Amino acid sequence: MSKDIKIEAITDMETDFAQWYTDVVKKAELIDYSPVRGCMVLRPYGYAIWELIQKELDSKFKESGHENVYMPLFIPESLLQKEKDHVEGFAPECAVVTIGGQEPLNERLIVRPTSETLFCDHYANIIESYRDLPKLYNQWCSVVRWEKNTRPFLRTMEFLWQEGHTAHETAEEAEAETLKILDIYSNFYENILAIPVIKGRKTEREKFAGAKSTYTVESMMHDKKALQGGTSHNFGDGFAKTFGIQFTDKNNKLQYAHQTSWGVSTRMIGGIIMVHGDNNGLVLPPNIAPIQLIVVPIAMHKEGVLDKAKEIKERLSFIARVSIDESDKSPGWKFSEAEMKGIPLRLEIGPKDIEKGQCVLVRRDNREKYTIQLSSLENEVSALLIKIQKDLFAKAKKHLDSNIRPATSIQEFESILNEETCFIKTMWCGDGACELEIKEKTSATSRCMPFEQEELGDVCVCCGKPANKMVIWGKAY
RNA sequence: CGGGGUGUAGCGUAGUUUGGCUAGCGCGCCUGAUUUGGGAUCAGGAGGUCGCAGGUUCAAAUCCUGUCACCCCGACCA
Repeated sequence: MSKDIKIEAITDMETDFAQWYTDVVKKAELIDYSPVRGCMVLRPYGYAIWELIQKELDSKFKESGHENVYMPLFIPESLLQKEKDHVEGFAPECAVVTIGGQEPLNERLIVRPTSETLFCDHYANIIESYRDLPKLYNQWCSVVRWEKNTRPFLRTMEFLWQEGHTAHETAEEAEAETLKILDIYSNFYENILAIPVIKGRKTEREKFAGAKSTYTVESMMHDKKALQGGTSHNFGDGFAKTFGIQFTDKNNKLQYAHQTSWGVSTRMIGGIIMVHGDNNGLVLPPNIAPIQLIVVPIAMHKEGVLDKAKEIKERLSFIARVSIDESDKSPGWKFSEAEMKGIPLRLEIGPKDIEKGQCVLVRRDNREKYTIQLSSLENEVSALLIKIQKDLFAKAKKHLDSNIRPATSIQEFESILNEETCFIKTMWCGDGACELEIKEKTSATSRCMPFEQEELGDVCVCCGKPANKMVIWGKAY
């Protein structure tokens, strides 16, 4: 078998990106389809990635003073209906329980699509004084949304996520919290997932149902479509007024609390796949890889090989997440399997190496091979893992930066997108009508108004009226 | 919810147009032997309610009716 032969089981990205994605998700053993439409079985390898995501983010939340709680799965229908915009946003995609045991329920129960209303109800009960604030709560759970069209990780009917819900004394504190979380998200994306993001604010049309403002981190997939990576919402005191979350301030005046909410989900794993993956399968950034290095013993049956491989695994387990493949498959099979699973480094050790006191390291991302003296193994492995993490980010960053095109007219906008999928940046007047027109004409939606603005002109790309906001547009998952 | 597609062993499929003997093949799986630096070889073996229900027929994977499920593309959304 020649080196150039692709793993047949995976469709080329260039041939059919959607099929490639499905193949990778299955072949890397991240998930299995389940008997329930639109729901997936998270297999050990896929769940291990989620556990690493949880561990990392959870520690960041706790460092910044947040506490974990757990709210019920069910929301009484009347509670969900309290906030008008919120219920309009979520009602069409709710699963509803109407029967308990054998009896029809007096009040229907909504399976949570998100838990704002439960947190609000609880906050109304426990917040009385400014001394009770801020409340900085987070929960890890799953939520259900009755999606029409589902895809593993990107859009499932039930998905795992974290949702943070906070209550503050002042509008300023709530805004600061919203932005602080957005920074946690963007740092996580860039430093851990090696995915560059554009930070910005959502337009009125795209913001969360019931929020005053929504901030987002947007990323670009390999096919140059957009993936909303995480959102952080400032609710102002809107929900507090609806749910009666009031406290007595230092001046003995009754005030409404200011709230935020924010979340990221298993969708991030879809992002990792679509940003870093290639035609040989998954490519995982070392910082999020459940296995960072896999040892493949060569000619395992030969005296001493397996022992040496195990010894190396032991040594390296102090500096990395290491695994060893001692199955009786052929080495070639093991190489391909390790590549499909996106393991950042592969270490080959065989009789010839042992004689010379060396081993072979191979990078997953670019397949570069290194012959390494066993004496300096720890240093080399540490350095390579750091290098791979950096290189993956740099590659993705270049992809993002080189695929954002400016447009100054709707005609130009359309013709660019007819040529290729990419992000478009334009000036925009702020009118939702223009946003809708662009969507209808190009199927691109506003991704965000980036914090880092540029002066591309002074008129709206759509209507030609004065404009002072730059918006990033793109076709989104 | 609209458009398209697919259901035959764990996976991928042939056979369906034109009904006919024991439903064929590849991968995978199990046993044994030889192998091992890019998905090894040979020998033997196990595995099937042909999505489901009804109908036509001497005979149905194949024809008819109904139904269910899943996938892809839209609209909606993390």
